[in-house]
Amino acid sequence: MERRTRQREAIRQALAVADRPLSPQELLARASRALPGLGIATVYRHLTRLDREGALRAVVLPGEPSRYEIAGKDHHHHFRCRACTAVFELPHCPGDFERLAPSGFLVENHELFLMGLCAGCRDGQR
Amino acid sequence: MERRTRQREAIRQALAVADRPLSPQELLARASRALPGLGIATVYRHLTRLDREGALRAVVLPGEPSRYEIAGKDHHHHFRCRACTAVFELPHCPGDFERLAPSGFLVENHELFLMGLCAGCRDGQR
DNA sequence: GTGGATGCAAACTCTTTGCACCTTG
DNA sequence: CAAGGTGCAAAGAGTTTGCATCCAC
Repeated sequence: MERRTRQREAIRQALAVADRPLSPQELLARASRALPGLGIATVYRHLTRLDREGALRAVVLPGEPSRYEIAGKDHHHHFRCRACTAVFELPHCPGDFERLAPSGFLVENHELFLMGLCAGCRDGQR
Repeated sequence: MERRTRQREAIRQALAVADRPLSPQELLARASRALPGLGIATVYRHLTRLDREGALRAVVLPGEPSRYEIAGKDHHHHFRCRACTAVFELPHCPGDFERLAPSGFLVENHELFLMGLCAGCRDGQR
């Protein structure tokens, strides 16, 4: 049976208030502020569990560690800036991806990532 | 300056004839058939380099090791079946993703994955 | 008090790097 | 023969696991 522990609450809370997907290390840093001494292994254990429970969503980008965000937000996708590596949420989803699959295939889910330069880095590089 | 070596050719060739994206280990296994003794470090070095040259494309799926495929195929995306884990190429791309990004952002690239059940697994589960 | 949860450190896996030797041009 | 390339092994980075201890119930 599942216990309510300070660690679990600190991790859930840090994920809940995050404005963007967090890597395990980022999550550890944030949750540690509320609960010093928290271990990275505990973060991973809860990420695994929350994922199994469907309470969070993994955001996987090429060449980057996985990031996690709380489930239940409006459906959206992500943009990663190749210069600053920050990941931004995108408000819209074009939808209608079912028609891309061969006939007979069942599309249950999809992932879309955009990559490029964010407004800040685009300015800086000019 | 860049040399033409047996290793480089074996790796390029294995990628070129692959029918699906290959992980570094799969690529090593295939290229080793043409050139026994090939080392995994060399595979990684060439993957890095080919990627920099734009000669290949990384295919990253949540929870799976990165795979690589030769560039220059028609632009396409992938479908992964959650039952048999096979990855299929999709012929079309809806395109026009630039409008999804916030203004000021530069979209250079995008990735789209569909997930669900392929025709075979859908039949089998019925 | 009992069994799940935790922190630490070691183990693992995947990828990168240092270095001596080899190969291409 | 010079400079880049290679294989090996060691080093890194990220993640998982074993285990003694802790603590929620």
